Amino acid sequence: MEKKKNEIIKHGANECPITATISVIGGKWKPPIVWLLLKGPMRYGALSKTMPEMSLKVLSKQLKELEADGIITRKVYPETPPRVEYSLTEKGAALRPALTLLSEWSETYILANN
Amino acid sequence: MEKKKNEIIKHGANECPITATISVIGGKWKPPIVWLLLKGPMRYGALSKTMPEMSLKVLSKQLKELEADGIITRKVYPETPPRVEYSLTEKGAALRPALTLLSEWSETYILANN
DNA sequence: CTGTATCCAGGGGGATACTG
DNA sequence: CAGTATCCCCCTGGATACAG
Repeated sequence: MEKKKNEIIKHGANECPITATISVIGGKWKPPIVWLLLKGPMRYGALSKTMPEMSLKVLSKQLKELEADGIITRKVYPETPPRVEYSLTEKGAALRPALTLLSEWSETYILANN
Repeated sequence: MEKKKNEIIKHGANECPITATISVIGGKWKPPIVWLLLKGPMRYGALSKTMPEMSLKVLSKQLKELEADGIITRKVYPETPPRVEYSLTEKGAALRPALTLLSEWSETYILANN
């Protein structure tokens, strides 16, 4: 059940750097996840509760991929009941400026236009 | 053959503004397309030639979606043979700062890390 | 509480041939 | 030159049940 982790680019022709980034944060639920984690670490259950429309399987998968891509870290506290906390790595936190601009763009050109 | 144009957000729960933007520029070939058009208008054939791995159907589709979302404009010159030029709208050009940061992030954290 | 396993549907994207 | 039409495959994501 090997996964290919971060496939990255491979456009052959043009090597678009944006595609590389999108392939990392472009999953359906990855933007919200990263967006939430920018405000601070969160537990698995809290993430799920905040985004109830996302199934658990998908949440797990996206978290794994984000972890594999070095965007987030997973910290397990050996307690009962178990506690798992997700937080951004330095690499992940470095996305903040870009994501902020992306957010502002949507506020200006999408939300405002409707 | 009605398409739903820009579906936009609809996460119900969290309304992530980044998801809104990703849904607009997040197609597999949309980033390269927009990235190219940031340098100036391009013809259909030129786009196809620059990205040979993208099938014509997909190019047409992505262009239509980008146009429907107001990112690009399509200008037809009534000549023989036909000439069609695609260029960014103001809205599309406004993505430049965000895309630049996205690009820089990938240069720093992906390309450099390999 | 934090996941994994299984099954399944929908859509995006690819190859190719054809059209104005 | 600039597309459209058709067929098909794969992958993402969803629902549900089960496990550590």
